Amino acid sequence: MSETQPDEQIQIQQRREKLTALREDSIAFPTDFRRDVIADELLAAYNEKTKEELESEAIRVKLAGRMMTRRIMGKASFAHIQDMSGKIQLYVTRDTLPAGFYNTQFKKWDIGDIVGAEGVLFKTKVGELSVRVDNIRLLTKALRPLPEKFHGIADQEIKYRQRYLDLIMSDDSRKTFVIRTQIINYIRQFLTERQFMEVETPMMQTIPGGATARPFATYHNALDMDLYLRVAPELYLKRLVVGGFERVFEINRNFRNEGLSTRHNPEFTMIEFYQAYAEYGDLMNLTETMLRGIATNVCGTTTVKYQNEEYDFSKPFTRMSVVESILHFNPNLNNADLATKNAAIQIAQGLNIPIKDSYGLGKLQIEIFEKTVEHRLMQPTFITAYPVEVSPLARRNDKDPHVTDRFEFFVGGREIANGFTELNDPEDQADRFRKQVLEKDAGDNEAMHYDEDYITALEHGMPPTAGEGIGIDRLVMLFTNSPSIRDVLLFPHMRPKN
RNA sequence: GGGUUGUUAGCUCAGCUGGUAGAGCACCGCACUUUUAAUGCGAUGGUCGAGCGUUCGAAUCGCUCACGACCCA
Repeated sequence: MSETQPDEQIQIQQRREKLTALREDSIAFPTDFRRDVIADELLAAYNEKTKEELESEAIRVKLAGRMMTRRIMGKASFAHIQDMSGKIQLYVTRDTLPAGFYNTQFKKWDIGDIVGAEGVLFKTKVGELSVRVDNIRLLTKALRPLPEKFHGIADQEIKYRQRYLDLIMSDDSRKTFVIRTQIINYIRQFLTERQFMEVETPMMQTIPGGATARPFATYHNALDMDLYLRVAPELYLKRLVVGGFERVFEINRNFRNEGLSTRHNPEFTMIEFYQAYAEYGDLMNLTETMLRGIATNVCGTTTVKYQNEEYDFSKPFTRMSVVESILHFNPNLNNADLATKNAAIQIAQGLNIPIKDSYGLGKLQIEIFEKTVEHRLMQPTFITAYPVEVSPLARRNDKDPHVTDRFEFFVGGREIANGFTELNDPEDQADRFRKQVLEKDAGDNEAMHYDEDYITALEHGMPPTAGEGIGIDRLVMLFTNSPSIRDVLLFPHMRPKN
């Protein structure tokens, strides 16, 4: 034992010694305690009762949770315990516990320990609903001290790396993840009641398809073959539509081998859904209804506050085409500037957009859109008519063969959703794949592979279908007012320490 | 990838132009039967992110690295 031990080691050692004593006395990690209620249920049921009503009713309760605070005042103490629902105060006195227990047991316990307590509800002088404890047990000894109670954890890194501490300490963080689950549950219910069927499709794919993104590669030993983590489930879900599951959805992880940012995590959650005998306009309407429903049912309002802005989900969402939106936000431009490749190159160069030789008119339009429009789309907005060149899986528009029957949805300057009428013409799809392969061969490692099996599926006939993907993480960011995607991922990707 | 910025006690943070390391909370001891950031008194606790350099002397100045945060691409 060295003379100068770090403070934390001393505290942990003290707690270990207490645990050793517990092991000698009794079962140190008992499992036989059962609670009959949780904190918020008590607050909801009894907080409105008067002191006198509670005294006369003498309601007995059994609670369990982590001891978050404790104020010892001689022969009596107050402590707050926290369970899955919230916190409630315990009033523990020497004389209501078995002889000696208060001094030799309870007062030796530590903040962070998990306890089970039994007693009668009452209200304190200042009116806080509390439990007058007459039986209390230590259920789990915590060997490590909690962070400081008042400021909580300020270091973002600890919040991400030790999320359990963040969840113990921060009501806001807990709430964010509760809302995340509520949003997903809402979407699941919304689609299920519209006859969509939830399915699971491969995470490990031999040909990574469905999005233009760089995949993670892995390897299957027994089959001696390369596999890729999926960048999207799209092509499998559409195979299911070919198979007759005419409305399907999947809520699951995608993996993209790209950089990290406040809006990007290598694994992220998407919902994709496909509806046969529908087109992209139907899905815009469905999306609008669904998002308004999330706002109303999960957040309780159609006015969503995000950072310093307010977004209004009550009004019909704005709809305009890519070209219309460029002209709208660039009043100095006119149709002719976006009508030919040479004109668009001029505009793009003026905006300092790096241009590759392979860019066609459509790609140039999208570059101009992303540079000058995307971040300005604050209120809920659908952008439609995306160029064929950047939409290899979307159906070509019948009137304008340069664009597809596709939309993206934006709010707060961020893309949240992407949907389109699916390309169910196998010959057109094969052509599009071939163009993607040319781009891949030219060095674009985000370009798609040629998926022969998928073409075969389409050749069996896919009914007219519309499909959409929504980024769940970005959606949750919006509805929880979270500035970073890491705030809505329980365990965001972090570089390993050391 | 570029810019800005951070890393000091278990936690939250001070630490000025370089001169022997500070507070609050937590922890330990004493007192206290309605507190709630409990209170009062006392004590313990540090390889100042890592390395190299400048200097008589570095938490402080410089460089490199590690890990974050924010902004930009």
